[in-house]
Amino acid sequence: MPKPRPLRAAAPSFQPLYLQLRDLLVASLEADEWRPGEAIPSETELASRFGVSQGTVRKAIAALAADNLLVRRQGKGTFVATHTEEHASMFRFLRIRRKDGRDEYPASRIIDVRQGRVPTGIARHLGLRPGSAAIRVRRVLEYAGEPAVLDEIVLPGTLFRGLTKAKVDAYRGSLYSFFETQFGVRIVRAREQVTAVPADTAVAAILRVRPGEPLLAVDRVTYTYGGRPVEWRRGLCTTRRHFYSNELS
Amino acid sequence: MPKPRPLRAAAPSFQPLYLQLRDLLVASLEADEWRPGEAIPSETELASRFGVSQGTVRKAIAALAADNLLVRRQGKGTFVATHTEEHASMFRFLRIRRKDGRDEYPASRIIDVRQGRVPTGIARHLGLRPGSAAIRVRRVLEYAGEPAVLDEIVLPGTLFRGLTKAKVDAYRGSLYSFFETQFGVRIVRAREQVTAVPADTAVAAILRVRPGEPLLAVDRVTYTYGGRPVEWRRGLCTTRRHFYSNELS
DNA sequence: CAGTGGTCTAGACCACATC
DNA sequence: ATGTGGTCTAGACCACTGG
Repeated sequence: MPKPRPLRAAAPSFQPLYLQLRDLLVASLEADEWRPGEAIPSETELASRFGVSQGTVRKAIAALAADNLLVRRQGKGTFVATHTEEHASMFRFLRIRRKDGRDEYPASRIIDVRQGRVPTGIARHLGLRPGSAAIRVRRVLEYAGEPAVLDEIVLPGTLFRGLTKAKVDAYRGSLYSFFETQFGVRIVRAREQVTAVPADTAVAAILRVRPGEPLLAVDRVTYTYGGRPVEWRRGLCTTRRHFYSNELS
Repeated sequence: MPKPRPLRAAAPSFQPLYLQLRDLLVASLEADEWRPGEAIPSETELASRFGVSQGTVRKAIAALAADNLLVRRQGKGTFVATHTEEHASMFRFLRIRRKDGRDEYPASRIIDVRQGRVPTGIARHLGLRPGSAAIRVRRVLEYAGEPAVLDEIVLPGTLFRGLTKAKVDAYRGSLYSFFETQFGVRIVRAREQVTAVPADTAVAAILRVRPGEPLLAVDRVTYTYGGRPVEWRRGLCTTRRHFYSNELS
């Protein structure tokens, strides 16, 4: 005898049960019901809680795991994805690789952090009103002491209130780990647009290249749950010893 | 009562049934049992043929559909992926987009096709012996009549015997569609490495930019079933009106 | 209408992790 | 030994497609 299906009944649309459940789980993640790194309830627990079968829970979780929102570990449980212990997928949001193949994680050196207003043009990408408060971070990524990338990062002031150079400098770990633990902002997705530009004199000095030398300009908009943009950045990257890598399928 | 499981019995390793089945299906694809664009047998047919349940067939097919080897269409069947009718996913292997957002498909103009020996350095990427026969194709991609990308393409002579400029020129459709229909070479995956380089005078003339202007250099190795490389190419791309786009998650 | 893939269920068993 | 996710099965029903 089939069980009653409260999820289906509550939603007039024709969305499959497991997708409705997925959206409910995302809502729970947004509501901080389970924190990054923690285990969510077991499949059987969720099945009984939502009144669906374990197979339906499994499909919902599989969809979220495919989007890197959850991580499944056999025998242990299903965990909320986190940027703080990502030594496995360290290069999920870093597509810059060394040509010689020696891929240690780069060091990040903060140049400055400034409060101000969001630049016009960037406001649109972040869904902000022109003139809104914003924080601008500039930093350099260094591989084995050699500067490779100059990042300029623009953040909405409302989400990152209280971000200072001292705090970033004090933090050990990636920038997105910093966002997650210190501001509760969880990065889940990004879109990048890459162009080639000449180095101006200021950038050339920082990256130790000749002025005019071609650089990759990697423009990125980063999103949290629900496709809400939370970061804009431009990375200027020398490709003397590095390249931007991508897999197509 | 559980059925006998011949697949499991035949394989001493501890690979799940659906992965074994997936590999068998890939073998059938390689053996040309089903051609690109054709439908493969229905789930129930495959289930009875291999002595597994429909659910197991479903998981195997889902894995292949996730890798873009098969395409599922509800109510119609499961089809072998093809490059010849890909107006839906036209940009699967083309990451160059127009900055103004008007994304028609570019025209391809062949410059020349030459028989010769594989350049050292590229031989390694293609898994070829140094000095092997190779075919070199140069072409320009034009958006609305304006040249944007200069491609240099190196192909193993053994796989593409008989490829001439006349044949490419006569073909209507994408290059990978040409490979698929004329040579039975099916592209399924690629790896790209992007750097920034200055335009030399010859390239600058073709792309109508100033010599020394920064270009994207997109180096690509393309693979068929089983991870066998079948194409090397370098695309030089002006980013005045275009960019290289990528999604991270 | 029949045939296809898509969803959902229920239950069994397996492999892994931990105690 | 227990609990977790992973696999596999069998069957029912739904949604889409096309004759």
